[in-house]
Amino acid sequence: MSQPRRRAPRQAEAERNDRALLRAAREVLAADGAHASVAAIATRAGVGIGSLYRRYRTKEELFQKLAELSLDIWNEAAERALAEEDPWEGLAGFIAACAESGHGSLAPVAGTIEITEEMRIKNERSDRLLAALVERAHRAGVLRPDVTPVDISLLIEQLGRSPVLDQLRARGREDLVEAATAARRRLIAIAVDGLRPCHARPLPGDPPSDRLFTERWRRPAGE
Amino acid sequence: MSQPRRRAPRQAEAERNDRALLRAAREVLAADGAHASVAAIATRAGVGIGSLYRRYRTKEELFQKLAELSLDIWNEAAERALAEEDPWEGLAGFIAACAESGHGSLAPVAGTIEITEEMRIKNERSDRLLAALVERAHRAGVLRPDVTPVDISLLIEQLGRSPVLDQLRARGREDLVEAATAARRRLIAIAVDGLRPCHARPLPGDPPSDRLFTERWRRPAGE
DNA sequence: CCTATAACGGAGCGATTCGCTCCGCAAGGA
DNA sequence: TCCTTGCGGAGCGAATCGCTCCGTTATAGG
Repeated sequence: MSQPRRRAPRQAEAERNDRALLRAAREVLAADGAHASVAAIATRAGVGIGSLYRRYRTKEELFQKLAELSLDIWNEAAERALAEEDPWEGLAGFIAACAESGHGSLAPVAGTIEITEEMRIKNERSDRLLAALVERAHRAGVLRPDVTPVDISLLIEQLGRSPVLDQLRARGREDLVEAATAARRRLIAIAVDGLRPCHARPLPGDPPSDRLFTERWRRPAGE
Repeated sequence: MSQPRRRAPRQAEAERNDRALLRAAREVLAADGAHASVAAIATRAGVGIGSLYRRYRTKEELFQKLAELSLDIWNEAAERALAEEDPWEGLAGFIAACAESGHGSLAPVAGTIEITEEMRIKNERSDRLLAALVERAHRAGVLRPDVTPVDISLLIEQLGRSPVLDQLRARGREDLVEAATAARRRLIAIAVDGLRPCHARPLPGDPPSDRLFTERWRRPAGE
């Protein structure tokens, strides 16, 4: 133990596998929802089940890591958006980036995994960044005035999951994945254009409460 | 056999149960996706498994019935939309009605059930009606010109599934279902406004191919 | 009232799938 | 060469699947 240890012989392969696992987990989660199985994830990554469990002690731990990575990606996108000079281009680009990132597929695990301290912190930061983006756009008058940050969050989640794309991938039709991605990009463009302040009628109903998010991620009673 | 038979003793209860089953099947399908189980459907309907299997010989038969009902609902909505005088109000109302109907949850069963003759016929009619709606709106100049009927179909499917709503229902938080429905209604309004012809940039990429639908509903090789 | 019967609920079948453990083997640095 | 590290996947008990089967219950007709 106190001796100078040897170097790891297959470290490069391990790192490659880790990346493949995280990517596969995201895809399988998108395709199979909450019922995604570890076997399916390992197979999709081209990796043995043993390798998965050497890195993540449980399925839950893998999903927690995945959630933290998603929050990182969203936060980086939000900061890039704030660095953009044009308030509208920043916000629109942020929405499109988040929706297309494929990291929106985490929704089905909401409430099934424990929220780690890291997730909590990154999520708070995410809330602050989005609020800043929306407020800046409002102040510049480039966003319809009755849209709230919660509306934007819900819109990103709604656009982030693509039933078509998920199912084509689940059935192995990789030949159509590109067409489906391009098609969704058009839908995102349509929805984002609907956020501009040039529309006759105000949005229906009251602004949505953020309890729609917080309550979903709470673990159910018992454990 | 040739005698005048007795009347059915519990026929009223049977009809109530049938409606409850179809409604429950839709909800469970929305919440659990392709892995929805017959036991979950029966439980949600407040009905025994035996009663389900008396009416539908297999799980597939239940889903086929559900698909036919959805197509009926969509077609009726499309005809009401064509009867509307204002081409824009007609199309916008049609999209909102389809998206909110809750019958969009059938996507996950695409490709897992045999397409009945009735489904095929009703689907053809559905295609014709939508094409007419879109063309009328285009001719009136109230719809952005680069939007195709396939775009509209994909948009309806995208808006029809609500990750938030599905999951809240799956976790039994009926108290938040109404808030989630109202929130989605705002998103639908946003997306529909994005279809108006007042936007600077054209939609990205080529118009989507309808193979994105047809290929998904084809059974995989074998069986 | 009673009787006949259609419709009921759900225990339980075999088959499948789940998350996860464990171990024999391969790869590469010293 | 040997030793360390990571590898793949067979297989465990438990859970869940679609579906069958049967004893029970509620109601129309006499």
